[in-house]
Amino acid sequence: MATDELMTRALDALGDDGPLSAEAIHRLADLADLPETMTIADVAALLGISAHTLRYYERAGLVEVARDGQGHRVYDAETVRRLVFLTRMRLSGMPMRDLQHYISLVDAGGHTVPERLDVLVEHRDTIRRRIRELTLSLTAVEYKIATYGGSTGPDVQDLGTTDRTALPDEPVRRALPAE
Amino acid sequence: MATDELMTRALDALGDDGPLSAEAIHRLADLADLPETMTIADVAALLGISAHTLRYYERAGLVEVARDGQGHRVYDAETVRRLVFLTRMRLSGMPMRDLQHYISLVDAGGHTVPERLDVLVEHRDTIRRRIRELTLSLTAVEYKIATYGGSTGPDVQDLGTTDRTALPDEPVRRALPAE
DNA sequence: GCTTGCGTTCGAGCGCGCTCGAACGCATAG
DNA sequence: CTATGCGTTCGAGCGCGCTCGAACGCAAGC
Repeated sequence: MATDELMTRALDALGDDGPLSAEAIHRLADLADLPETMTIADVAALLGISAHTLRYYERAGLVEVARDGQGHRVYDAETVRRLVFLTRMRLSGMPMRDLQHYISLVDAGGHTVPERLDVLVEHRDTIRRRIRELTLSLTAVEYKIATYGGSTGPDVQDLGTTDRTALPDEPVRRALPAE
Repeated sequence: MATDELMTRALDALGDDGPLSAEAIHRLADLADLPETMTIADVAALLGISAHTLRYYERAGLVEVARDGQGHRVYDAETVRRLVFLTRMRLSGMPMRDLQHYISLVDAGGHTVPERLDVLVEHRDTIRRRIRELTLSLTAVEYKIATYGGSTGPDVQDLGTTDRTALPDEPVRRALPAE
């Protein structure tokens, strides 16, 4: 995904185990001091996505972008802020169609705020669910690594002779490694 | 994804906030009392994926499946255990090609155990990274919900009049909601 | 003996989110 | 005056992981 790079930057900026506060999130893109207008190349660099993708988002109706005398796109700060939001949502796995729905609500006016909140809350729950799923999978993988015999484990040679592609039928009862 | 259903069952089986122990993982599919042989329909039901997908996995070289006199697939317990593993890995986001690599290592014999562990460890780190990414996104979404004004928040009407598609430029300094 | 239900193979199609190429325009630099 | 560099539009293609349809076969049940 084109947005992988952005997430890498975001995580790097935060450090691996910071407090993960809302302030940290807010700092990710300096929304406060955006230039008045930006070119497509500027925006692409800011968001870490390609100019192609930005045009694609526009085609998809997620943003409207003004043009200058040469027909070149001119992104104002408001539009860039919207794109920051959209990119965040994409990063967290929200599909294009949901984003299109959300944006249609935004464009429909203030009376759609409750419905927008519904969308956000639903997406929040989706993210939470996905985190739980991944945590479950992580535990399974860690367990398999542990029973294969890690750097400290003594039973590599035992398991290596049979093809243990599933978790062992009779698991060794011991604690998972701390890390 | 066809495997969504399986994950749903897995999570339901665990409860939402259980200890998430290795034992819990191990219980997900009763690897200990698998029947000696199963039909494609049996395996599909067990794994929560379609027969189509099972044939697809076979075509992709992930498993070899014996046939009976009628040419029907006969899955033995070993193969099913491998498929349980493969399905788990798919659920956690490992791409088909990595699975194909891993399986080629398994089929190459016991001397590839270290390399298999490398693959598993790398995948473990990928899962961990993804969890961190999602946690970051989750915080952002929760923040946005909070500043939009939740069920307890008083500032919906303020924010509703402007199209706040990005996080606000001047964030309200207050704690995120507990839940 | 025909229906039904399950299985088979092969290959095409799909949904998603990009990603890219072609063909072109304008403007500044050398 | 041309070359470069950045932009434009349009539409096709791609990578992934399925997903499905077509056309068929066997075997048990009514």
